[in-house]
Amino acid sequence: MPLPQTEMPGRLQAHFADRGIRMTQQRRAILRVMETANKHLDAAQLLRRAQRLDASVDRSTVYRTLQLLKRHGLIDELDLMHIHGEGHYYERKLNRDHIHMACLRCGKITEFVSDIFEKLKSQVEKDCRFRIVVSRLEIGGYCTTCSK
Amino acid sequence: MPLPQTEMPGRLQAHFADRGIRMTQQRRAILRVMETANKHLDAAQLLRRAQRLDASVDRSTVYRTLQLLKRHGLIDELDLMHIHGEGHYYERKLNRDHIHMACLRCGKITEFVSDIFEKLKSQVEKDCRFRIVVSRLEIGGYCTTCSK
DNA sequence: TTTTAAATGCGACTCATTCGCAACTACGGG
DNA sequence: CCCGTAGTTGCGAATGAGTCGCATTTAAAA
Repeated sequence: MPLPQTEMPGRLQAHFADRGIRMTQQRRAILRVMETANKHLDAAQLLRRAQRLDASVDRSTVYRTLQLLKRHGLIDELDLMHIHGEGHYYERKLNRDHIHMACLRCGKITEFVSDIFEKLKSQVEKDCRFRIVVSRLEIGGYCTTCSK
Repeated sequence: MPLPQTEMPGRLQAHFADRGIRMTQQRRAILRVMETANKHLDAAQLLRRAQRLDASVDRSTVYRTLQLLKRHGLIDELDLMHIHGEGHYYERKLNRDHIHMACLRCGKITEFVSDIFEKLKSQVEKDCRFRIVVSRLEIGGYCTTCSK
């Protein structure tokens, strides 16, 4: 039985192999971090984690690899409403798009999958005759506990 | 008969007066630019236009005024999928939220108002018990002409 | 007016990201 | 299995957006 919502571990590396993209020590480290990350990482966090697997990984390589992953549609880039500065966050693209909610008070990030979101995207593709490649819905507000 | 979809011109200045926010030469220039802009402006463009009305306007004042406008919920901050660099774009918040579509080939920005989007936000507020303050849906892809 | 808290300009600073280039390396063909 | 080479890397410098501290100016309340 295959995993339902997520791709298999190691899948990013497999993608690279399939498309004939050269695999290096440094990329292996970076991809492994992306594959096993339990939360949204920014470039600096990704760098630190990748360096624990291969100390030679450099900041520019992280940025270059992120560009590569973006170009191939393998990751999503998020702002998380700029709650912690101007940088970006990254996560591997899974099967289902999801909405990101950021609590403006406690900073908690919540994800939410919705059929209505899917319907909305279909409507855009149809009514606007716009071919969607990537979409990002971010919401800022107050989570349940902080609303009180 | 009031204007249906947009706020009245001069409305940003009125908001400032209502809330007892101090009005200065420089803010007047910046607000006027925001009120009359025909497209999404980034901070640098806003600065240049404001300086045409009041040459003394400084970059920091533009950024400080943008922060003020954001804090008061009078403008929306957009990335437009980072089609032109890492900066942000701004537009005055009108009555209806709308989706921004950015063509990855020609760079055209299209706006789209959708009831389904409203329904989606209601769903998030209800199902996630999340109090929405600000939301941003940006879509990257190919517009009708560039799809061919 | 006078007073004063708020706002400004200026320049220096931070921070995320990009770039140029010489050195290194993955990997297909011999 | 090694070689050649195009692709990749590390390094350090550069860029660009946005922020900050501080002395000066100013809006507007008294």
